[in-house]
Amino acid sequence: MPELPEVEAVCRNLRKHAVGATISSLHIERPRITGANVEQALACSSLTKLDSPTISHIDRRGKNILIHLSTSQTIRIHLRMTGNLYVIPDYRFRPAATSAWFEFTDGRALVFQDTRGLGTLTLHSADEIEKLLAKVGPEPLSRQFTAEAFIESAKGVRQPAKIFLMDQRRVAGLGNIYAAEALFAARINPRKPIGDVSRPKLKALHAAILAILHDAVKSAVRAYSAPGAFREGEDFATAVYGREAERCHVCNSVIRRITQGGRSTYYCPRCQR
DNA sequence: TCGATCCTGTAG
DNA sequence: CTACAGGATCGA
Repeated sequence: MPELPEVEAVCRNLRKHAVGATISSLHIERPRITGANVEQALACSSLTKLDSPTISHIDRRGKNILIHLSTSQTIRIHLRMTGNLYVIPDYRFRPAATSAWFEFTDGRALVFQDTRGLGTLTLHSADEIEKLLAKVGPEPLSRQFTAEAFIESAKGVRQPAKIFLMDQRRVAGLGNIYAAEALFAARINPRKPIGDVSRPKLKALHAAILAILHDAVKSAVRAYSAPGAFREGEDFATAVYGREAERCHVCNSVIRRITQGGRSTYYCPRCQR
């Protein structure tokens, strides 16, 4: 489910429903999500034994969700492939495949639901969190993500364009879908080393990233505000992703699927030379 | 840079 | 049954 737009939607939802809540207990249902780190698991389980932390604010860095507590500790949650995070009105009605959940003092619960269980939940001090996120690249929807900075970051880099976009140290938050969509919009071959892409095309790519993410955030927020759980976005129309063997809307060529870095890449062989 | 790995569900 | 899934990390 989640790339930057979906994680952003999750965060906005949490800001509405979880900020200000007091946590009475934290339950780790799948110990592995803390990284098989015994210390971490213990710290998490003892989190609420001593004090009753309240959720002070929520941040997002790339695909990382940061839940800041009144204790000055921060919970970092990464949804990976199938995670979701939301508040339910009654802790007793937790969904299946709950990896972890926080009980609030008012009876509600913050649920970390994750079918595949690949998502992670870890507890950090302010210092730790800063160190941890130092490697994460610029936020594509922030002011510092300028076309010039983006072009500069691509200079001399031999990584294929698609791999570059998905590298969280280069740009924070892009994943398999929106990387492919941005490359299509900018008419760039996903295999081409990013350092070999022309300046105008890099500029187009930068613009495409912004446009696509803005659009996708809108869709994701809409999907999330529907009652119940997240509705997976049929409302974000993809031009190439998941459309192998279908026709390109622009040139009518057959969309291809190739493998890069162990993931599927979809592209139009004619539009994206 | 490739492949395996962590998991479970679903489509073919 | 196999392949694949909107992610990230690790070792060869």
